[in-house]
Amino acid sequence: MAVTLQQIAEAAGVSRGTVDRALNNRGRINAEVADRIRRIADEMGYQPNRAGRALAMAKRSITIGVLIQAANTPFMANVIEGAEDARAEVERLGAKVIIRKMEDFDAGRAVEAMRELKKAGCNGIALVPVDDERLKETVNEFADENIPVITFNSDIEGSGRLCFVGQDTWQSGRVAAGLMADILPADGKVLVISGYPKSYGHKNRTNGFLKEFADLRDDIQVLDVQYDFDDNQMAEMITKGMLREYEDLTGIYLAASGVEGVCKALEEQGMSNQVKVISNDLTARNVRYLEEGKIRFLIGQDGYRQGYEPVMLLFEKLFDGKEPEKEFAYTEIVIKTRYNLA
Amino acid sequence: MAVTLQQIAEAAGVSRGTVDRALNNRGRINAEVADRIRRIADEMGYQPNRAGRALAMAKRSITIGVLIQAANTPFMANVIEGAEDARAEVERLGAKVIIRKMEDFDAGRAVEAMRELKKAGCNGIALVPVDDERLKETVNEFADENIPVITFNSDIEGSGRLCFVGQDTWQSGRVAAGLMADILPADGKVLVISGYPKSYGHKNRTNGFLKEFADLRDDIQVLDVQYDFDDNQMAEMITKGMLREYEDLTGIYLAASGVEGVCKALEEQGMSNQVKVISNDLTARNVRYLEEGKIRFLIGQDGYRQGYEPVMLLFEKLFDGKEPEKEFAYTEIVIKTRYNLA
DNA sequence: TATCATTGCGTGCGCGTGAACGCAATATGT
DNA sequence: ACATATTGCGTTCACGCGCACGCAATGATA
Repeated sequence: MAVTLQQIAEAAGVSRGTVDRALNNRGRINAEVADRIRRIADEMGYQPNRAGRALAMAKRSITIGVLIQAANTPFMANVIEGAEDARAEVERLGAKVIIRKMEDFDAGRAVEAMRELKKAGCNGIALVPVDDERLKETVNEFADENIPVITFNSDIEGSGRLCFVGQDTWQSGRVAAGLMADILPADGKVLVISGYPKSYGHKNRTNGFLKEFADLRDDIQVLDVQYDFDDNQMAEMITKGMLREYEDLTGIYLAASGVEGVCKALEEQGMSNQVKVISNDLTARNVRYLEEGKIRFLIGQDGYRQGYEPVMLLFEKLFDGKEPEKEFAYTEIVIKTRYNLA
Repeated sequence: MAVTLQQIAEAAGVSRGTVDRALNNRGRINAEVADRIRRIADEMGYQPNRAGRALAMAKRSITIGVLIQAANTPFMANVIEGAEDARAEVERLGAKVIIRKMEDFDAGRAVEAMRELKKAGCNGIALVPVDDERLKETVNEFADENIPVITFNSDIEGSGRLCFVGQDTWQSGRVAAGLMADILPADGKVLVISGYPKSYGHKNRTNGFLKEFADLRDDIQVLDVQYDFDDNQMAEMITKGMLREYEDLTGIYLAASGVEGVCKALEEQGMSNQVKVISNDLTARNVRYLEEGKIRFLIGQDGYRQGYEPVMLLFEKLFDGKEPEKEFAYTEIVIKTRYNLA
């Protein structure tokens, strides 16, 4: 059976309240007595009981705010699912979670939403941020007021956020390069399509891919990086253009979105077999291209955990006072083929 | 704020004890009153508070037994880690977990260990079983006595176990086949090395692989399945023999253990580049072959979750009375390359 | 010396739930 | 008719913890 405060109190010959003050450094206690109690507690292997603590804290309950921008994409649906599961879990321990979904990326409205969450009594906030100076300042402001902020999916570099939960995008580009190098026959050419030139994640993936692929296959030329601005029509146009120009194109790496456009172009030109596609956009919508064999690999972010973890980390910080172990909590880089989808 | 029994009691005009009896079907209550209370609780969205419940149940505490056979393998180390994490989590809610590790597979001693766990007061048991009639009978006996049993990693078919947590071995063979078909050049031959002919999992993987690979690549001949009985020396001998016989061997699928033996043989014959190896034995020990490029893919079981989930499922059943959602809780089929190891 | 602040510790309440107990009102058996 | 179950419900305690409060002893100040 687990050790309780009462048992420690008896062992130390003091009252439970004294043990409480000793272990939680509440002051108003003789230093020697406190030391002795801490030693005894340590020897007995004391671990505070969550149930007792949760009940005692029930009055001034913990509230966690979750702010998700661009919540209407298939990927974010996974994220939201994870966040809702985490909510169910911590609410059963008496905490409260407010999930606010925004349709698009808008720094101004994100700042506004953060302030609203604070007014609603949030003790901690998790958000998917955009790269914006005002948002960064707001995050710092919250951190100063002792309201921890966790970024997920995307990060705000150099801000006072507690930690970041998401993918190691550079490494995810390297995974794609390794796979591409494995499946391409000798010679031929590879096209890289990214999303936005200034998106930090897209840039990282692209560079990770380029660097690693060059190391692995010097027989294959990598064509210039093109940008589709996460748009399928754009991706389709780019693909068609390159197919016209390079008839020995054998691989396409898609660092962001645009799977449908690329596949449509390949299909129309009858090049689906010759050109092998690897994409980073693992969504329920794109999975069917895997099933049909039009994409070889999808490299995924574990969206579910990206929603789940930030809430749990905030809860543990606010409830147990436990800091996250790492500043960067990278989620698994998942490789999906048509066979391991479920 | 969450709804409490007291609030429901006030809304229904009865006492808290009556609400308790109504919601938990304890009898000794007027059926009409019980119905009304249940309706009100439903409307108010009542969810029992875990903290309160855990505290109240602290006296006759839940004890979960975990029995792991062949605990000294690297894979099982992951499993044990998952089980220990789950233990830490449920112990903070007042439950108790006893983890018993056995060095080898031995049905007789497993039966014995189960009885000991029962005597130690376990209300539920998770175990890695071997396929044995006596063990199966013991599992059924426990189930009859209302002590739920969950199998993990390996299953006992047709027994009264509550559910099975582990890999879909057939599908994992298909994943290997898909990858192999992707990376092998035209023509050539493939060798399949399995572990034990009568192991259910090994058989499943092998057959899944054979069936799918035949569908995908009719230009490549698959040689007979050989068995290494999970032994590296045996695997090495088999590989050397086949290399002598078939100089156009280009792929080896290793459905069970033996990675070191196979790699050693290939190295000595200077065939590491020509012959591409895919294995199902994802362990920390084998990861270095991935890093060195001697294995292309490792297809993994998520050992951590195989240890974590059974404990949590038993806890939820014993604590909340919640049955597992599915009889087969398949863990993710993980594809590892040298780039997504962390 | 009288008054008040500070230090060191014990006590008690409340959180939500399960379960034992208790007490009427009614039902059953003799 | 009376003793004894059974039913239907309220009451109370225990669980482990945080925290407010209270009391005594000591120290500081007037």
